[in-house]
Amino acid sequence: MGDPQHKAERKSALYDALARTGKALSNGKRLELLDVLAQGERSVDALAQAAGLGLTTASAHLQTLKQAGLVTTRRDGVRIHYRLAGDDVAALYGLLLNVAHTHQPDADHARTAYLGPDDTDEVTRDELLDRVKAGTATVIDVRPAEEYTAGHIPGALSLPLDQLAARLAELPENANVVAYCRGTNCVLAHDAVRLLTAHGRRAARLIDGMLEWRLDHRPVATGTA
Amino acid sequence: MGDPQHKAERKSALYDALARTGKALSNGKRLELLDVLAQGERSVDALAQAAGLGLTTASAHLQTLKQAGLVTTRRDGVRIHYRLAGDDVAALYGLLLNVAHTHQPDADHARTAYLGPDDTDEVTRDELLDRVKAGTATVIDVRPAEEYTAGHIPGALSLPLDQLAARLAELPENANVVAYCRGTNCVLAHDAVRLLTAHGRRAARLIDGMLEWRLDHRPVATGTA
DNA sequence: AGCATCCTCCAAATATCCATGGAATATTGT
DNA sequence: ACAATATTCCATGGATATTTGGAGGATGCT
Repeated sequence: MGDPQHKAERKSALYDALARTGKALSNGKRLELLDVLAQGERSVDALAQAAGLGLTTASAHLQTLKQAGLVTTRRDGVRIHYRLAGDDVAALYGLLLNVAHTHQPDADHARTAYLGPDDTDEVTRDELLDRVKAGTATVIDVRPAEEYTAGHIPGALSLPLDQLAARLAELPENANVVAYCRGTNCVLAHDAVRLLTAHGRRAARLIDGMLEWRLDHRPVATGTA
Repeated sequence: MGDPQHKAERKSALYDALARTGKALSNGKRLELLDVLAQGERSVDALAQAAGLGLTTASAHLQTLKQAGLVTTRRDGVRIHYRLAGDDVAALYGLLLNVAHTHQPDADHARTAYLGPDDTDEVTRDELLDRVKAGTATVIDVRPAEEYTAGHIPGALSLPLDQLAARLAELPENANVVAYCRGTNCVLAHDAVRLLTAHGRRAARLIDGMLEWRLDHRPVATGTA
């Protein structure tokens, strides 16, 4: 059945190759990049900004992700767009987040420290769909417009957080607003709900966000409609 | 809405905490340990041997896994048993394997180099269950006996690979054997089928193995029955 | 062609990880 | 209390990662 020496080497080689995928997930900045990429494709420059990285640093991290097969690239003129290599990659990232929050108290503490106090109402995916169908809720997508275009909840209005204060008038005074953003670790919807309630509006937040919505196979619309 | 300085720091802290879970998956030896742990709990000593590691090295890796929350420990007298922290951890590991093999050609090559030529018949989980129900197959579990005890396919016979040659007589001459082992990267079933066919027996191999069987919510029996 | 833009590659400094062996700790049995 | 077993802790050297700045490539525009 073959030389045991070679067999042990090949076993190590196999698991080392598998570990390359794990290595891709072993750095906080790379996870931030994946978090953004889970919303849709982005240029290197945009990704560097989103993750607060130098351009060359971001490029290096993206190379790591690419070699692990988690992302692919597309050239568009002078710029290169990175995107997740498939839905399974988004699922892997989502499951990593779940496992980390379930089994690692530190991660959970770090999240609440980042997202702020748990003072906002939360709405499930089913409740959101029910309210939309009944016409009793106004759903707003507070992510950057680019991410809304790449994929959003049908019927949602694109109202990026940094424009929300200025565009308050677009929301009916008595509207029952439901805000959502990227996912479990996204602060935008929390801040949006706080801003709205501070202005006397009724607002709640979709549980999780677009990543989990998509992984749960809920309907997704694209474009600027 | 808070000091943007602090917010960036907290964001980094959050993703660094999440990355701890990724780091746990970033080393080939740790993945080997998880592979064994996915079959059931094991002592440090047994794990070190299974992964071909020094005792202190294995202990260090297990500490890393523990800090990431992927495994828990149970003390039994003088020895400490490690086990996966939950089914979601097994699912995460399984998904990592899937993603790696799907998107990383190297990993796939490394696997075929390790498992050997693709010369063995493969049986799906449904086919196995059908044949068992019809009584047309003899299912053998070629993992170490300890793993069989921790959980096996109902009706399977424990016949560890290293005893298979000596215990051939226990299998009816004309039996249609289906062998299985740990999972996608486990070589035991491949070797078992090759050994059996070399002895003129009819033998096939269950696709994947016990990990995927369990993740697919198929029935599992425990004990030495 | 010449220039600007976007990105990757390279090299060096710093930080982190890994394997190993010896010491320390915890439990069991005598 | 003492010895034996199983594991963790600690210190160390060597390997690998991360960040940064500058050079080099590719594309598009004029």
